[in-house]
Amino acid sequence: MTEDTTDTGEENLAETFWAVASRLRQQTRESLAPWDVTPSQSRALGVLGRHGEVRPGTLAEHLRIAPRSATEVVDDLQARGLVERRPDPADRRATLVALTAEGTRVSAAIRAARRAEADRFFGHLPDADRAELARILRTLRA
Amino acid sequence: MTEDTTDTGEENLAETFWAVASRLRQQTRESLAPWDVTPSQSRALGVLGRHGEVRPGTLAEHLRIAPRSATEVVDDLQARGLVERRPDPADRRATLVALTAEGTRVSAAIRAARRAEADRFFGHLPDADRAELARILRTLRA
DNA sequence: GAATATGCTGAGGTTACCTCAACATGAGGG
DNA sequence: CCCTCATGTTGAGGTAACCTCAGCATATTC
Repeated sequence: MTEDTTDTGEENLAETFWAVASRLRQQTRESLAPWDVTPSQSRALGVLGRHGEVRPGTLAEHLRIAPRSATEVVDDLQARGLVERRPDPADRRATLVALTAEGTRVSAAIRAARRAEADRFFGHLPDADRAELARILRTLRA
Repeated sequence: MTEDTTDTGEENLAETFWAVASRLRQQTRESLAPWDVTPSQSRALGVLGRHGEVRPGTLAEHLRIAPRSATEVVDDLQARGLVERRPDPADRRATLVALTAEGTRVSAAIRAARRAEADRFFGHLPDADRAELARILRTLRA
């Protein structure tokens, strides 16, 4: 009946926010394409790049997913040769997940690509706007 | 190795953005709980509330999903008695999806809840910030 | 050294999407 | 009028990224 463009209330703000989110997600996905890793794998690679070897459970905490789901992500990365599992010397129940040489390269490359992509995305904004956006988003992040 | 809090570059802006997105998604999900509809169902109800009866294909366009996926959402809503299918008098291949009486009520209630939720979420911001945020997001939505 | 807690993973489930192919109907050309 | 081609919907079957629950091995505590 009515148009898609609703009035100027808060609902619209949320809508605009999600429109931006979808554009950003799309762009992230594209920037990941050269390495043929899924978003969730790239997040895991990011954690491993920042933290070095970790147990699956720890990885799960960082990714805010269930431990069982971390096992799955590690399985996939291992199948692609980007990580390896080795026994945790401190606890024989546990496993440590570490980047392989290739995993390290890919992780770094993705980190760089992600940064470039963010530059492209937010870089169109004037500096002042970018600062404003950062400030406002930080108060909403609470 | 290093901390999770990275430097103040654009990457951080993206991270903050996603943190806000996740908080907003969480809150949306909670505000939907009383009606026991999934987010994707609520989006479809929204389209139907705004546009009246539409064909599945049209619904798919509005939701930006494949036609086949719209069929699925309609199936679910129909099973919950919120929409009904009837033949399109203008084209015997086509079907029209329309809200039932209960669907209309639920759609309106969800719309109101969504608005209230957005008020809670963005309402904490000073008016000037809210306007700034809206303006900046609109330029990023392009 | 027995009871309990912890770490990981197999089995199986869910949601929200997807593609591909089948089927019915519509529309245009000869 | 019939034939071809396009369109609208849906069955079948698949995927990614999650989940819970149960089981097993090992650690910790008493």
